[in-house]
Amino acid sequence: MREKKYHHGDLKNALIKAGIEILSQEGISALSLRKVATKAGVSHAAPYSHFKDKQDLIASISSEGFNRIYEKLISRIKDISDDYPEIKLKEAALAYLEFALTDSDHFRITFSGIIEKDKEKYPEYIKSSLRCFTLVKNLVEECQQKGILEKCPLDEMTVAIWSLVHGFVSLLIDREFSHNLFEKETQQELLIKLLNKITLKEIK
Amino acid sequence: MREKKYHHGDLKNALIKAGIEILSQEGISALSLRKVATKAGVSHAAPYSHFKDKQDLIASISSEGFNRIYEKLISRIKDISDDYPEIKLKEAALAYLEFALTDSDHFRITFSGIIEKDKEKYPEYIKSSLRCFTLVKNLVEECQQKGILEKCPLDEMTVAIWSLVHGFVSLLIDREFSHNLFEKETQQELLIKLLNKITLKEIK
DNA sequence: ATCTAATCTTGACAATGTCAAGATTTTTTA
DNA sequence: TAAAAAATCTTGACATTGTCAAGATTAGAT
Repeated sequence: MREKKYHHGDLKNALIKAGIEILSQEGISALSLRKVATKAGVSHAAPYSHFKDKQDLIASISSEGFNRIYEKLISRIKDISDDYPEIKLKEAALAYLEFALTDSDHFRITFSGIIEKDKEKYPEYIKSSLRCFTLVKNLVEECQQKGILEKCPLDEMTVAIWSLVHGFVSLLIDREFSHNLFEKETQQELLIKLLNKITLKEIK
Repeated sequence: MREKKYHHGDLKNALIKAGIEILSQEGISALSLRKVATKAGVSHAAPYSHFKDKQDLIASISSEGFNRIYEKLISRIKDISDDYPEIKLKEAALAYLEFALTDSDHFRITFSGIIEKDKEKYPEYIKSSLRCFTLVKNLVEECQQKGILEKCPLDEMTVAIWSLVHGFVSLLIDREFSHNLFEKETQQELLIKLLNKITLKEIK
């Protein structure tokens, strides 16, 4: 009777996964608790055994967002030599852009799905986001040591790099840049040009 | 009978204003059509005489968001001499930050309240956002002409500046920066430091 | 084997977005 | 100026959704 057992087995993760699927297929406005439950094959109130409320599920989906960004960055830079930290930085930025373009609603909910004031209630979320920030920080530190980036307080430069990339990507997926701008160049090329406005040596 | 007339007179704007008030007092999650209607003193379905649906009201609230940002920037830089475009740029960035911090939910909904795909349906929104972009572009152009910013394609540098400021401000109101970071310096000071990573001459 | 806690279902309720029908007011037109 | 048309607003209804309470079922501990 493996097909019809009462317990799901791993419903919590199934719900998170179902939510992320809905985000990618139908967008944020279609993300309802009941639809997530149906997609996971359980009744409409089943999620309440694993999540306090909808906000709690969104917190988990957001944490998973940071985890996926982290994994994507790691797998993109893991084979790059430490001799070229600027290439790591470039590839990390491109991976960030790629995630935002591919999973735009997941990206969006990851950054503003949780009410700012309630963030302390979700330690797992804070942990996931901090891990991403630390990863970027390490990249920036490498770049500073090899003269790619100016030597200023590490947190300061990290915030500069992250803000530039995050701002560009956010404005891009929100379509704040006119369509006819940047006809010829791709979004990837433009992002690298922006990065080069901060770096001391050119990233190609 | 001025007190009890059937027609409101300017209900459309009253609804937009009521919506913005709710955003500032109770946040995005509390923004419902019915509450907006009640706040404006009309019945729950009255908004449908002026807006196609909730999304349409949000589009108007978002347009007004860009208008307020525009006005805020203008009034902040209008008295600054053309001899100091870097000060204009600095004050504009600070005004942007101030709006985001003061009206964070209005800021948030302005940038991602409208479904990206549907943006073409709201020409008023596009017009308002373009006006802001153009304002920033003019500032950037002045800075390039006076040697404050590198001379590259204007749109490219505008996107760089806007992305940096917007990214920082967005991450800030989403509390993505750890609390204990940047204890000593204010957010304003930090923003200026970030800008200085792009400018050729130091902005103080 | 029994007890306890975890997990899931069913049923209910209030809030919300939306529409249809109709009332009231304003504007147009003849 | 009077009738017709359009705009504005209300009331009532319905489906969707978040949430909770009560109870059924299962898993794990004693």
